[in-house]
Amino acid sequence: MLTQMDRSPIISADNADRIAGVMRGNDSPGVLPMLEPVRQERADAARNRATILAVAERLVGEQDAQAVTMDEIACAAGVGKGTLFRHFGDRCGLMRALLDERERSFQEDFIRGPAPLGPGAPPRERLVAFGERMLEHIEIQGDLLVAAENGAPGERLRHSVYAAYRAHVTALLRDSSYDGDVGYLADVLLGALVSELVLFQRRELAMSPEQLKACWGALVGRLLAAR
Amino acid sequence: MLTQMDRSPIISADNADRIAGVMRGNDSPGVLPMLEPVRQERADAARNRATILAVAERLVGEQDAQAVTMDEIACAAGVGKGTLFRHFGDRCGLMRALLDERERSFQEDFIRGPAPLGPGAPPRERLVAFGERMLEHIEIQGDLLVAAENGAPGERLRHSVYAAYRAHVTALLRDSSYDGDVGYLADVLLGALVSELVLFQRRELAMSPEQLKACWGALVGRLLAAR
DNA sequence: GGAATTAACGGACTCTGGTCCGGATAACCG
DNA sequence: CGGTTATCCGGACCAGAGTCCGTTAATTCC
Repeated sequence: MLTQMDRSPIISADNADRIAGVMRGNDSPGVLPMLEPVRQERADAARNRATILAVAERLVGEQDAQAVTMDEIACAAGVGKGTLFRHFGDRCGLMRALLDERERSFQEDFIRGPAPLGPGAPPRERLVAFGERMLEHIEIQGDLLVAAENGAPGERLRHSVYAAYRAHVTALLRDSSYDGDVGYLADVLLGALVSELVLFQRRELAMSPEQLKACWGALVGRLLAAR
Repeated sequence: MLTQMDRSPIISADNADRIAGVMRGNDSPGVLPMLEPVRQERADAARNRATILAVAERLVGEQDAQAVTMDEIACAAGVGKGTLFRHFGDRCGLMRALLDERERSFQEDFIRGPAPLGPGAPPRERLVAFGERMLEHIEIQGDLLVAAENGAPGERLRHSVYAAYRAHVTALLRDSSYDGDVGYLADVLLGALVSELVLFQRRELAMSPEQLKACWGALVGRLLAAR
């Protein structure tokens, strides 16, 4: 199990969109081009992209992520607003791009990294580690994650990042010989790791990170209990 | 168990806000006034409120709920935009008000109605019925529900309607002598009934309503399995 | 190096949710 | 009734997300 996934490329916020863009642009019927037609970004575009990301990261660090406006970022980066939206699509896209590096390394870790997160450990332990890592991520980047997920209704779920998580959790559940609908259970489990919910539990319900991890572990344990 | 809840008033989108408003306005320390100081709405205000709701309901029925703008509603109702926002706070508030009647009857049913949704049936069955009823509600009012929940981050979770659901599910779990953190599990279970997710499962994953109900039933069954 | 091509730029513009406050009016009182 | 007051009205106004298109400048090709 998991073999197909183990060789698949990492799907992150940024490159998924770029790949989609490339594939959309290419209409040659029949033959899949794949990998060649990724024409290099123009130098000024790359420079601007980097500047925007750097400036945005700084601003988001200084103030509440939710409060930073697109105008503000564009202005501080010394570019026009159009440039922002061309590069990142919308506000959420920019926020996702800020999370991209960490996102890649997370996916790298649970696909190919060391146990218990990566292959090697039994699926139940991998799943526990997956949730714990996610909770840690939310602990650090919570507000940014919320800003990134706070787009049009359902956009979050349709996005490739959710698809990657879902595929991973689904595979783990199947490996652990769970006998129900593994996809459905994946949705439910990922629902427990939605940043909006976790922040609510942390801030409104005053649950501690340890408590949340314990609850997650208990949940997984109960669902995947050896029979 | 559940005795306290069984006597509590129904908390719905609309009256919760009104109560909150009243209680905010009243600063008398010590004595809780409760129930008297709800000064009647001025006649023109009541008339406008009704008109707005009627018009909004019609518009939301005609087109996609997501596409109806506040200006459009105000204009069609022949009132100023300010009037809309004064009555309902924000867009989500208006959407919630549209769902209010059904919401009340739902809460009435699971608090005091006939089994298996209401008291009488064993908690596990009540929980299954709760989810099924919710899924049916989403089937009918999905887009409106999404529009109503699609507010500021975390607003949905902080709202009294979520609190009511959470209290109910928590109580059921406790009654069924679940030995983990009942509040946490309530959040997880309610996460499986979030309208955004359910619509994703219905539309993107092409799951049928029956399939969703079956999955919900299986989930509850597995979590509350007799030991 | 210079012309042609085309990607990228940027800021004016639109659209929509939400706020504000001077004016209108329902409700209450004598 | 006529006056007073608290409530409500409504549309001008604001802010921020996202679009459009005429202009600019990398890149490419001779």
